[in-house]
Amino acid sequence: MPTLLLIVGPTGVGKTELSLRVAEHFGCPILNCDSRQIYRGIPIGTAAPTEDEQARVKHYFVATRELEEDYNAGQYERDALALLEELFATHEVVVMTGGSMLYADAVCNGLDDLPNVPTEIRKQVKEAYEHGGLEWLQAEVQRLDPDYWQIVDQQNPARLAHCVELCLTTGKAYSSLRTNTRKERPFRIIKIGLERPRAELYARINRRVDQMVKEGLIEEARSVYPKRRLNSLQTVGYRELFAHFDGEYDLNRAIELIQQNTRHYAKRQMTWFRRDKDIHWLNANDDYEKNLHLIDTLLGADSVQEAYH
RNA sequence: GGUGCCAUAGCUCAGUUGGUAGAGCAAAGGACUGAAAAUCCUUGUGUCCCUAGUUCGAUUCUCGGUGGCACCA
Repeated sequence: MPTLLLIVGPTGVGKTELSLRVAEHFGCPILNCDSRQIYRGIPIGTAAPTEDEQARVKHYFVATRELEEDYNAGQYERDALALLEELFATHEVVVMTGGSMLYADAVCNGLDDLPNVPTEIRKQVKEAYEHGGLEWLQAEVQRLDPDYWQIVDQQNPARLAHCVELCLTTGKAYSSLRTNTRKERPFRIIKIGLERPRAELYARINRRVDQMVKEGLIEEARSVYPKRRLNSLQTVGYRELFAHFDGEYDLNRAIELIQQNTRHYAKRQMTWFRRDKDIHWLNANDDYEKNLHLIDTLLGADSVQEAYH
């Protein structure tokens, strides 16, 4: 059975280099699983794989979408599954790596089949929320989907709005569309997590942000500033600079906020990963030889090699 | 050197008419089914600068000290 080797870990932990080595080791491509690196035009702030890195290993889902496109986890699930089917025709192992937890889970476990919300309905809900506030969303969810109201984060506008959108789109209660089942995949999934001590991770994040600024993050942000309202740019590193361009605070403050918000993001990622008991954790400070060997053992790489001969 | 003001949570500060204290931020923990680098929830004990005094009781009042700031020399 073909194997999807998923490499996860908080932002800045060192996933990129490990993934490259693993992919080189298995002679396989890398599927990017990062909801922002998938967009064209923001490589610096999203720490996307560089040209050199992409020359070492073939990458998919890097800079393939325009900022204007409304991409999401459901589409990613479909796109990634279709691509994996193709790739598994010629590869026994494929590496997937990135920090977007929901995207990875969509591929591993599957999301429920939900229709895309028409732009018109999205706009309608957004405007009603802007006028009526959270109270309006809360009242709508109680009216349209009382079951969901019982389990939802009642203070969370994003969740409430999503429910309302789907109720209006389908004419059914959103909760009735949720099956809570895990989809079977026609491939084996091995999950690797990379970890390192918190203080060390935070120091790396702070340093990486400084490095991004040196590499031209500010110019990059300025170039996409006119599109600042797009969902694709609701992203750490850009929002803070947009606010700085608007005169809300000085550049140093913006950089501090980028570092802080990146740390918050890493923390949220760790909370998510901690709950996934399928992840095999590796220490980012161990040398690559050791970690590659551990991965070989997990995959039963001997049998993989035999399959080729 | 003199005078005044200040000293409380990691930071910025509030407060206690004397009964040992609380906000914002930071930080930590958590949730997560098509915006997910998004969105949301929970968590605040600290020699209230130090010494002595007054008091049943002082972080609060008084004397002295130390440190910081301002003004005057």
